[in-house]
Amino acid sequence: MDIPSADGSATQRAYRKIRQMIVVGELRPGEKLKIDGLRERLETGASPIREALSLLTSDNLVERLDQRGFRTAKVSAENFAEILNLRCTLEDLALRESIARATQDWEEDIVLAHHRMVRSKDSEQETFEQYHKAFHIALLSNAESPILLKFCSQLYDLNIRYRFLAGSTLNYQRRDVSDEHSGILAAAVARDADTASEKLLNHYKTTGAFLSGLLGNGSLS
Amino acid sequence: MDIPSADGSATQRAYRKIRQMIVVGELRPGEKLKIDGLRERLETGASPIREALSLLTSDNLVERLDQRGFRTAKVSAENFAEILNLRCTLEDLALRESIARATQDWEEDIVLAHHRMVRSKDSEQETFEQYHKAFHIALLSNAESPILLKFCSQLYDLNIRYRFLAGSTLNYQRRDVSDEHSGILAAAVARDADTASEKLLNHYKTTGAFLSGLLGNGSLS
DNA sequence: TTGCGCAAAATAATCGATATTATTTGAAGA
DNA sequence: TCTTCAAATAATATCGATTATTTTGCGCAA
Repeated sequence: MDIPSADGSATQRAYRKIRQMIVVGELRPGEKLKIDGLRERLETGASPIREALSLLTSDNLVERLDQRGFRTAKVSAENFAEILNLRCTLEDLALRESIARATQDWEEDIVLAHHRMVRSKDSEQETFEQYHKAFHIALLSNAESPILLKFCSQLYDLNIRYRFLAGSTLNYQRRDVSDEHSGILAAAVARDADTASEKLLNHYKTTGAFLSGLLGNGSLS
Repeated sequence: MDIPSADGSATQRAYRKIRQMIVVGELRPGEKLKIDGLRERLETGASPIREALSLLTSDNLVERLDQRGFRTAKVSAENFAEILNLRCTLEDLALRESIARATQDWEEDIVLAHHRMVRSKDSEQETFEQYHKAFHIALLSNAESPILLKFCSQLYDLNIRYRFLAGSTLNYQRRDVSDEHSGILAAAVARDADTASEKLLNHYKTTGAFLSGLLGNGSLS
């Protein structure tokens, strides 16, 4: 009995790994995803790879071509604009619902999530990103709407992919996003939905406008 | 060379077929989906089945259990309420955007889609349902927002599943839903977003309230 | 030179079988 | 009679190989 090096099934490992590779841009937009190539890189069989790619298809990170395999989703300014728009709408919705149902438990959850994010600011980028997402999801999770939360999570990943593609992650981490996060947290804890939502959407739109600018040029592939 | 009886790959056929079986309730909510059983019923190998189930997982129609296979998604009053809510929000958004971008082509598309639906009223249920969905999707499709449209399509299927489970499809087809559809179409053609949206949401809420009532009892499994 | 068609190679999709993992069954002991 | 443990069973997950499809590359003719 040999330990398979990580927890979960081969499919789940492949899913997480390929997803990560796409999100951070290690696999470029529109790149052909050859089963055999991935099979080698991830040291597994063809079945887990195919299953993982099928899952990613539904996350809008991979496209399936009739009988010609898979490729990563293409990027475009239109696509980015759509993601940004939808995020703003759906997260506004979820955040307001979360706040409307606020409980002490949830309050503690978001405070904790925020703290972890702040503490990891100087850690590896991957760690920070993980906590950053966790914080944003925690804000929304009290809406008690699993489907909506899933949509938001998907959109988050689609969005973050653009950030990685623009290569501006370091800037982003340094830009005074801390204040923005703190402000959102404070408003949420105070159960002030209007302020929280306004700050959250501003947070997105600021980053979004920045990326939109970059997309006008040629950061695609 | 033998023709594979239907177009598309084995995976796609399996996907469509299993999806259909879940939506119409042939596979009950929470039912265990045994690979071998499906493999026999669909006369194909295990790989296409697994891939199809992976795709359905992301449509929220199938749940994957750690290392214990798949089952159909469970149903509940809460789940239904969430679907209804989200549908109303997202379709309102999409419809308004569609109307805002109205063109003559789109106008003709929806008139045509409506006509086909009306004409198929006395056809087989499956045919009618197909055109019914096509009409609703056509209304939203001019929003030029593929992701949003996909969300709406998913929610449509999740919702229709409840209608089938309640066994009220025949009632529904007869109830004077025709007037509601005509009204929505007319308002959309007139580019009156407020009226169109109001009628659309009313359409959903009426059906929704009816189903919610049934769910209070025991139409689950 | 360019376009066409056919053959060869590459790749994807599928299958059948094996290994792995959960679940059930049944017997022994308390 | 109930609990516990282990073997048997059943089902899943995975692999390796086969089949079907698409793409590539070459030769030939216009």
